[in-house]
Order: sequence, then C-alpha cells, then structure tokens
Amino acid sequence: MDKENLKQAGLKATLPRVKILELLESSENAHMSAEDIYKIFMDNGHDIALATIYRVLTQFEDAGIVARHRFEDGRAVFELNTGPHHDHIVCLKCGKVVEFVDEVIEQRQQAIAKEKGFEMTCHHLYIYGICNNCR
Amino acid sequence: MDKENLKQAGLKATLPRVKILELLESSENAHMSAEDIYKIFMDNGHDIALATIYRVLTQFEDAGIVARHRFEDGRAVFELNTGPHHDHIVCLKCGKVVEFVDEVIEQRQQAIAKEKGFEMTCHHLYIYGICNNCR
DNA sequence: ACGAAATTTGCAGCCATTTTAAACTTTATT
DNA sequence: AATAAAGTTTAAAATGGCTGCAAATTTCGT
Repeated sequence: MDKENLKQAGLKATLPRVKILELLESSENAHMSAEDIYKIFMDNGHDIALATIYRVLTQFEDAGIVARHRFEDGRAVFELNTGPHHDHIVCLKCGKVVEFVDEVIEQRQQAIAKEKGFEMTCHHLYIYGICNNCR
Repeated sequence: MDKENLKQAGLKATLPRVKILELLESSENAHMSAEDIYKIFMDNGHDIALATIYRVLTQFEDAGIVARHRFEDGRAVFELNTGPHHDHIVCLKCGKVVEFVDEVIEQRQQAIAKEKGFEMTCHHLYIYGICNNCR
C-alpha cells in the first residue's frame, strides 16, 4: 500500500504524495513532467498546487522512489524507480522512449571512471534516433 | 584565422562572434555556459550583451562549430567541436569535466538501437562522480 | 566611403522551477 | 476523540536561464 511506502521513506502520507505516487504507479511506462502531472490532476478535479508537485517529486527523488531525467530541451521528466537502473533510447520524431540495460556498457563505464580517477556516482545514457514507426 | 572560419560557416565576422570563438579556442577547460562567457567578457572590459552570447552560441551550434551539453542541474554548457565525438565524465563537486571515447560502448549502442528498431542519430553519455581531487 | 542587409543591444517577457510566509493536515499523545 | 507539535500545502512572488522585439549599430559588396 502506498501509505506504507511513504512512511517507510520517512514521508508523511499526505494527500498530494499519495495521489502522485498512485498516478505514477498507474501509468506504466510513464515519463511525466511536473506540468504533465499537474494537468492530469486538473482534468480529474484534484486541486494540487504545481509547487507541491515539484516539491514532492524532489522528495521522491531524494528518497529513491523516482528518477529524474533531463531531456535535450532542459525539461525534467520523472519516472517511477521500479527495478534496477536502466538507460533510454528516445525517438526524435515522436518522443517515444524505450528502456534498456546493457551489462557490457555498465561495466565499461565503471572501468572508465576508475581509469580517470573518478568514483562513479551515477550516469545517464541517452541514445537518440528515429523509431521504426516514424521511419 | 577565425574570421575565415566564420564566413565559411555562412556567418558574418562580427566582433561578438570573433571574440566568443577566440575565447572558446583559448580556454583550457572549454566547457562554458553562456553566463560564464559573459562574466569573462565583463571582467576583461568587453561589453557584449548576454542575449547576443546566447544567440551566437546557438548559431555556432547550428553551424557545427560548438556542441551543447546539458548537465544535471539543467544548465547548458558549450564546447568547441574539435575532433570526433566523445563522451563526458563530470565531477559533481567541482564541475571538472574529462572527455573520453570507448569503442566498446560505441559499438554496443549501435547494436542496441538496431535491436530496438531505432536508427541511431546521436547519443549522450554522461558519467557523474567525484574526482580524485575532491575525494 | 555608401547603403542595403544582417547583426547587436537593452530590455521586457517567458518558462520551468523554487522560495516564502501563512494556513492547514497529519500524527503522536492525551 | 481531542489536542498540540511537527510537518505540509498553498498561492503568490521571486528566481534563473533563456528568447523575442524594436531601435540602433555594424558589416561588407560595390
């Protein structure tokens, strides 16, 4: 149950937090911006302030519940952190996003970071292209 | 000479454009935001409007002279387009940027795109971590 | 050097996001 | 169930990065 998940993350189970979590969970492969979420709530008659959505999403990110991505135009997009890390391949025409993980790449990244004297915290890999629908 | 490079790109050799190009060429760690460039000019007594810097950088990007990167904080950073493609490893403490290319990763990306039905246009890989100076 | 065409400027405006201080919920405690 | 303390939400204003605009200026072919 969502309320429990929130408490476990050290967050009070408030209405906005529960609603946002529910929405993210109900939309499977959802990469949504704060604005997207706001609009959906508006359309459904839920009155939740945009500022709240931003703050809650940041809290969720800190708690590891969601991941924040930044696409080329600078907009931030959020996604539920289900399962382990993965990367993204994005269609430049229609915006379709497909996720993937590649162990070879993962390992090479670790090796490169070490080689350059860095302790790797995280990484983002975006492949951009044209999907077979748009071609 | 810079003026020639600009003309070749279909851009008039105006003072702001020449100055910005010179700065990018002369600076060691050439990953600069528009704001960075603006401040450097201010300190050196060159009066170039911030709006101009943004516009010129975008023109340079369109002309293939510079590459635009977007780091985690949402800031856009520009770099002279010398040589072939490469990826970036960024220190989360001091902002230091190291470039690298890894053939294994390059090839895996191509393979993954194909596998998912995409025709790959480009990609961005950013590794984030803490560099050995900051540790 | 001249004038058309392109460019820069200063400023207002825009968008996504964050901050603020006051009003309101949640939760632990009675 | 009522209470109070702590944590949250809210609306509105502020911020930061960036873009659009009209007027002033600069570039460049002649």
